[in-house]
Amino acid sequence: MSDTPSDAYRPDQVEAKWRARWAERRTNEPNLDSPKRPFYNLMMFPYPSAEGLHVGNMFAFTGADVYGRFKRLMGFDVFTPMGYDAFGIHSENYALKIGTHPGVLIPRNIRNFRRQLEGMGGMFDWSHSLSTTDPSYYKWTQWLFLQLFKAGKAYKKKAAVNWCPVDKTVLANEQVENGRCERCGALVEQRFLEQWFFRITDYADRLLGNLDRIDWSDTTLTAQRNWLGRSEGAEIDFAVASANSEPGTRNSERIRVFTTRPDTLFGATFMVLAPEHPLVARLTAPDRKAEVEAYVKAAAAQDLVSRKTGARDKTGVFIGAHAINPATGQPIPVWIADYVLMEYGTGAIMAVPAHDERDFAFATKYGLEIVRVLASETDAKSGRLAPLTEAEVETQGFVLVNSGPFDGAPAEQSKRAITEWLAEKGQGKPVVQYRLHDWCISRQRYWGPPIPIIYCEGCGPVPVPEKDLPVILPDIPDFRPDDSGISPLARHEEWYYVACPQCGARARRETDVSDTFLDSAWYYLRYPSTEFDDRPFDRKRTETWCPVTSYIGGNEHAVLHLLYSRFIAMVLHDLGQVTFEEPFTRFRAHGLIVKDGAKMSKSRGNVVIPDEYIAQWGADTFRLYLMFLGPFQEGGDFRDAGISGPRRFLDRVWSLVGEASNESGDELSKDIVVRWHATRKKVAEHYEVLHYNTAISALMELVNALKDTGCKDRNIVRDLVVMLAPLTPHFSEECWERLGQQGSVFDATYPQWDEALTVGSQVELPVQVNGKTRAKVMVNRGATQEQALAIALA
RNA sequence: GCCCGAGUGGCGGAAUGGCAGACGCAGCGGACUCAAAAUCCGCCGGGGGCAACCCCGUGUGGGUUCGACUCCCACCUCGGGCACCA
Repeated sequence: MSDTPSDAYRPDQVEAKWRARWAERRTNEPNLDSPKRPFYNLMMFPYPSAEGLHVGNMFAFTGADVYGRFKRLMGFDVFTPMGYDAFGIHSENYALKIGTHPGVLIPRNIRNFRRQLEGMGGMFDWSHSLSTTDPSYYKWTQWLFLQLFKAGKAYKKKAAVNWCPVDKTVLANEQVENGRCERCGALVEQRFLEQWFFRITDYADRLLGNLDRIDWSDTTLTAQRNWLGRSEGAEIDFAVASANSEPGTRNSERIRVFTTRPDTLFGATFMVLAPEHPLVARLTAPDRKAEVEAYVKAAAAQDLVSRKTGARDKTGVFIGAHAINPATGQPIPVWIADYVLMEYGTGAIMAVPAHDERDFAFATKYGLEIVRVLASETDAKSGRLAPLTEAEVETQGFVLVNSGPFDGAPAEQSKRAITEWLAEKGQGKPVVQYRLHDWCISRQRYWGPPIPIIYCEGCGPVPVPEKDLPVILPDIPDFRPDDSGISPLARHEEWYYVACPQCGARARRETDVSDTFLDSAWYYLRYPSTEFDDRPFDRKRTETWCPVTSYIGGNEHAVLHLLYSRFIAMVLHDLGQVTFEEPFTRFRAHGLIVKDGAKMSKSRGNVVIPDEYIAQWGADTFRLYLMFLGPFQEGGDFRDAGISGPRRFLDRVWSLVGEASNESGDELSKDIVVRWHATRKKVAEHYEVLHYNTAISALMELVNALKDTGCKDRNIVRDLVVMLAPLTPHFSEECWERLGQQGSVFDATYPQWDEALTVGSQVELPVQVNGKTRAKVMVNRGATQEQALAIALA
């Protein structure tokens, strides 16, 4: 109304004032040792880029912060830590590009992030922050590696790896997208290097099974299930016929295949081995040798890239050997082809062209026999089987044909029946396969934690004794990788050569650093224990705060980060280090903020930096605007046109607070009381499921109702301020103080609603005839159908 | 190709079996003002009617139901993930 200018809402003054108070009063630092109701509110820590926090980060962190603040008002001791995921190829590439050492850049970026994070008004406990690049942190990342090494969960092997010729490093399979480097887009090549792996595949069963009992976003659960890729099937042994291809003669070799379709065994008319299969050299007939070797060589040169992404034209070579189909007893030719992958199953398949698309294409191209062994029930009875023009891969309603004793049996049941039949003959067994591969954690780069292993001529690989941790990443000016595949660390001789911890002889350090995902796989364990420098995580603190109560982050980490974190938790659980095996009790994926319909990225030049908006509108208005854009878990398109709406709303609340402080004790109308209690209920319920946009609209409706009726009731206004507080923390603190309340609004309690008061005593009931609303009547709540009908008919 | 998710006014979105379009933005009209901004009041899916009202309307086509944005079937479009995984 007649707000004098001095009385107007001034975000700049309000926000600075309350941030200073929070710091001074340690408002955001819960008692970590003896909380009454601990609530660990975690959000995915950012990579501190040179560009600073962007709107996407701000959106994600605000949404998580709102939830934590709401839980605090609900009476929990909420711990909301924040840190920096600062190691990795991102930082290193940027450092190389601008010619500044990452050890200089990262602290600078972190200072900028800290300024921005404080500016957004998050409830962060800065007394428990961390950066993965800090030796006091990566000391324990190295310790973690040693625990896995000692438990036999880390091993080294020479393996075909994805090599990025631009970044000059090995990439995890997960970091290759369509055969190209996830970061720079270069075509990935195949190289063979000694790599450290973690045995995550040992945990495939548990990683899959536990998904049924954690409260996570469905999309994330689905992504993890797909990534694990469980397949039930059978391993079947095929005897090899003698090299001269004479039917009936056998040698001692066996080709073991994995199949999910043992029901089609009678239709297996040839076999295919991966070109790298160890049996290829032994089974190849002399007269086929030249051609086979040429194919194998070509496949190796072809690398993992075109293997997986190139044209799907099937190519292959007959190796001059035959195997015996254990069902039919017939000899079938053995081929090699690059569509069979060595890293999945046994690296060999039985080919059933009639019922597999790939085998069909291959058989058609090379004129191999196609035998139909499944048909619809009617076709099977009539005995008339039309030739196939494409592979028939369905099983529903299909029965076996051309399958000896199994003719007429339903396809689905025959999977098990045929496997059992083979098992009795000692030629097969049921098997479960996973798509998941072991986790390669080696990186031939500079900006990461050195893997704490020492190589000694006499002793072999020796773990660095825990008392010698951390193995400090040396500060070397020339950290540029070259294409030798040798880490830049090997060029730093005083660091590289070291006495063997066991025999004292001159030995060499491992020069690979570990994958950034290892840093982030355990950071949540460190936050509550940052002040302990003699242990990675304090047992009591961990038991008090972990597993994480609520974790919020982007679904781009649905598989990698979240899967690795779960794996590490399981290992630590099995080693007796932690009491839980699932680190994140509840996980919610937030949506993505896009700009003009496209993902924000530096290359598109559409990255929005929040600083200018915060400077112009204040953090609270900006937070409110971001949360009002749409459902938090769906994200939305960033358009700054709508930001004035939230600001107008705050101005209205501000003036309500000013007016309410001068009067009280209004006679409240029934309608207002219902609105008041209904709002308490609705807002709480919507916060709980992260529907912030509708929580905000409910608060707006309450304000509109107060304005429409001229109600300025103090108690309602006070509630409004509390309910709004998670979204607009500084603003609400100031309003709280202006209402004459003591202390922080975050030490208040979220107002309880009286369920009976959340609904009016009468409801308007639409009267519909043939689905059309014909009239509306007012009836008492709880009226019976007869009563309502009587009123309607009257 | 397979697996998820989504299609509602000019725009962001609400309603998950019961009055479609809450809330907000933009727009239009009015009040205040010398004027503008801000603020306040009103209108705001389409069509018809002087009016009370009536008809149509939630990607498309079918279905279930007294009643469908909501459930079922098929299809189209967009977004995301996986992709020669046997």
